[in-house]
Amino acid sequence: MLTKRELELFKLLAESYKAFCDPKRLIIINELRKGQKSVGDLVRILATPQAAVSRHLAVLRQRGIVDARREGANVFYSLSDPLICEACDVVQRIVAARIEKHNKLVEWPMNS
Amino acid sequence: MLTKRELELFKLLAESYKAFCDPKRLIIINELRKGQKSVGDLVRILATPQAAVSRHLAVLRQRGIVDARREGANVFYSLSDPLICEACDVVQRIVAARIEKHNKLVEWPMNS
DNA sequence: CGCAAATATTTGAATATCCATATATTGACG
DNA sequence: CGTCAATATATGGATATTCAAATATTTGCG
Repeated sequence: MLTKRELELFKLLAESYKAFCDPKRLIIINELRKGQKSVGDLVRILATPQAAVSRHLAVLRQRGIVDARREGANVFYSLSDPLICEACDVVQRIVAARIEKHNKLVEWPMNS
Repeated sequence: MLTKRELELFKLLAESYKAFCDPKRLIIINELRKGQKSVGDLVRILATPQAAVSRHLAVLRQRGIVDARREGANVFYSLSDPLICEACDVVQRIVAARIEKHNKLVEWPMNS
């Protein structure tokens, strides 16, 4: 049996994971690992319309994954917690192990 | 600049994260940490229609998070990789730290 | 103030996800 | 083979997410 408190935590966790469910957001996170970047920087790196980048950043902000710091006209983004790198690394290892193991034997989500 | 290969990896990773984006799937994962469980077990634990549980399990299966093993009429599910526990723990620590830090100061995704 | 650059938000259409209901498959057993 | 229990899949409606385009906000500067 789950307490209401635990259920709320799982809901919050599920929400948090959504931050990582878009390739472009993962690229953003990956870039921010190298150091803070302005929105303009990310627009250039992603080669994606500014509105889209800003929206992805809002998703990351709302879920507490990145911090925003205004500096003049620019806003610089950075990862809010070093643990985020660790989480990304672990998941990457999981996926890598999966690719390694049953390279062509498994049902892949991309196809369906 | 990103190679096509890297882009594909980020796409696959984003897909993989989707496995964790539902509270009930997180509960399932949490239960499987304690040991393998049949679909019926999970239906009872989640108090959720069997079809819904089966669907969540299919999502987890397709993304390689769980393994299914048939035993007679029952199908037993288990986590496919111990690293999954580690990933869940890290993300939980991230969220816990966030709750701790700015308990009431931040914009929460649940409200909007 | 007025304008330009940087960033954010809104809107609407296309797509995806979730749940409940119904239906299909699979295995055990007589 | 027929039936029941266990599990899986299909369908349709409600809700959420995505992208692009347009618009709004904020800041620096003259």
